[in-house]
Amino acid sequence: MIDITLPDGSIKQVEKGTTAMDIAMGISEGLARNVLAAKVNDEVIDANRGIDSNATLQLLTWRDTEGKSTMWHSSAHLMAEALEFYYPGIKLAIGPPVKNGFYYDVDFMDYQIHESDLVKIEQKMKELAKQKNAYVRKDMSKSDAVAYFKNLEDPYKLELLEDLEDGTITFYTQGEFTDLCRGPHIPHTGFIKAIKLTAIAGAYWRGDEKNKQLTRIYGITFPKNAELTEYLEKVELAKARDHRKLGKELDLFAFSQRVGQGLPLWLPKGAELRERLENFLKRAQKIGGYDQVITPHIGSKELYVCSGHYAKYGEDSFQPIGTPHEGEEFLLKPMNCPHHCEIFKTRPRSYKDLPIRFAEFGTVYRYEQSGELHGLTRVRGFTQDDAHIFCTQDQVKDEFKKVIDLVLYIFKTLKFENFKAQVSLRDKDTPDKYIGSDANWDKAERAIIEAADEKNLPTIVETGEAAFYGPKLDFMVEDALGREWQLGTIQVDYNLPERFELEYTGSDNQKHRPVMIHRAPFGSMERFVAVLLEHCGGDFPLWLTGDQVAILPISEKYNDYCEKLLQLLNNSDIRGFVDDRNEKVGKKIRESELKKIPFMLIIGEKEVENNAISVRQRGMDDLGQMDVDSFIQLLNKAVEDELA
RNA sequence: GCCACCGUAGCUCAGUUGGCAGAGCAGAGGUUUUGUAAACCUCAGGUCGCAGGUUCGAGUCCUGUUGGUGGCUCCA
Repeated sequence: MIDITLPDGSIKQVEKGTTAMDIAMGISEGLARNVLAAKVNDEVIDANRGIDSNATLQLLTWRDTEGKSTMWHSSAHLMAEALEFYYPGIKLAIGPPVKNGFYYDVDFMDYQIHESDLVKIEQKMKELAKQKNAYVRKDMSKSDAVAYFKNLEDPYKLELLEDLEDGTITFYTQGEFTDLCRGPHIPHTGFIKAIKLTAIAGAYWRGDEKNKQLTRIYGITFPKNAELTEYLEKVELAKARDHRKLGKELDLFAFSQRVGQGLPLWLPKGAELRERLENFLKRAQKIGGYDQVITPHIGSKELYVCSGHYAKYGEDSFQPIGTPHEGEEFLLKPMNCPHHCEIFKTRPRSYKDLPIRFAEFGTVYRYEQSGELHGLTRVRGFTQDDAHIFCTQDQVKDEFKKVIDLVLYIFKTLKFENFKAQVSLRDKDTPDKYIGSDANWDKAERAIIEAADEKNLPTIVETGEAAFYGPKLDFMVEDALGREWQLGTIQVDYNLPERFELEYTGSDNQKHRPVMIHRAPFGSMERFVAVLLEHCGGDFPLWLTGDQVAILPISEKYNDYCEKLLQLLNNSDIRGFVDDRNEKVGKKIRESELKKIPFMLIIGEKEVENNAISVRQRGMDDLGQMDVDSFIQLLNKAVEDELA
């Protein structure tokens, strides 16, 4: 007999070899019907695998993340079975679960597959699911496994097998389909009730563009049809928050084929919004001891040869701009740091001057591959809320911590609560991807990790994600469709000061090299506005939004009164307008709501008589009458609270 | 850059097997003077992304190209 400890702490004594499914049955049949997999001593295994020794056991259902992954992994196998039915001879690569569903990468050989084919594949999957075929696990020796896939002429599985040790290789079979797979899987296909194949895309084998491009089919499955419907509705709702849609609806920005792809045009309302964001940050930076600087949009090619950027990105960038007679070469500025280094060098610096913090809303241009461009989140011309801090080695950690505080203040003010802080370190196995000495990298990496620790900032560490010149701390936020974007970034750099031979005179009267910190709390204005827009669904905070108040006269008889009201509001720094169109008030309200204006003042005879206003708040009903002064106070207080 | 899909009026979209290019909103003119999410009438608005081709005839079929979308790769 062995002891099985359940999550509630209770212990069940069962015979050796008892399965999680047996134990679930023992608890209740209803539970057993929902068990997708089991977590035994922190390892997820098939619910029908025997347990051989004392263990903790958690039964995984659809409610558990691992339960979902297991089902989606099994769904990928189910899809593969359907694909083999319609396209015999295709070569299968990998088919893992992902955050929302699963995919399978397939080499379709000579078959042509189209999006319209997905429906019939879904149908086949449903048919196969109904057969409640069990997922059967089988150990196989490496030589048998190799023989099996040699027979199938599947180069991808053979390549995968190369990395596997003999004795650890398992296969799973359900129905007519067998696949090399570590597992675990759900007990049988019958758990898969609702199926939707969502997309078809190209994907390079092993994620390397030098390799063959395979066809990836994405899908998602659910144990109930209702959940699929709910999911699809959620996706539709998310699309309504898409910044590209909202940006158009709210007249914030546009693109023009004639101007060029990836080159955003900020419309008046968008430009004003951006200006308010910039002023908000400028104010915070002024308090933080930053000095604003301004540098040109181009710089001599030599500047970037010196910085090392030309060697790294020169070939894959916008190409140099030549002058007609002298043959000089300039680059469209891809970043601001070299310019700021030159500002540092305009005069001798003393340790007493440090830290020096140069800030600039610097517009930069980068050649991004056309397929990568995406709304305002990935563009070819954008403005960084950039700054470079030049400090002594001793000041690095403190300065870094101050920047973390600044980023967190911004995120808090704009209510970004679900962000990820990622420490990006170098991959020591690919040293040629980086420049600078190991000693400096070590120092920089340590500084970042310690600063984050001391700020109690929960971080995830990603190796190999560092910039080529230094490690960084990135703040990532998801967009409406769950895609992750890097916003704020802080980077320690020992490299540029060396390349530009930056120096300051220390208290010892000797020359020393400063350390640089690159930082951009928003990241870029474009991407930040995009993510902010999706985050708040267009309902910007009061302090940031364009028109805070729409004054809606019920008939033109009250226009004069409304104009006077607007004057009063403007005098108190409240932004608004009078909608004096010849339209019914219902329509004016509707349009104000659609334009996401926070407050509407409805003005008719009653208000004029009482020298009052009727207030309606966005997304809410009539708040009733009040006098103008109270309303002004209310708004000013609300703005003050938002920025506190 | 690669794979797949899409492009019809300012916007959102309809347009059968190839047979006279449509609607709603927005815009203009008029009527109406309006009470908490769309008043009414009239008008105007298009080289169907662009360029070729097939055809008696192309928004529709084919080729190329450009832009967008979803992924992959990349991201200073």
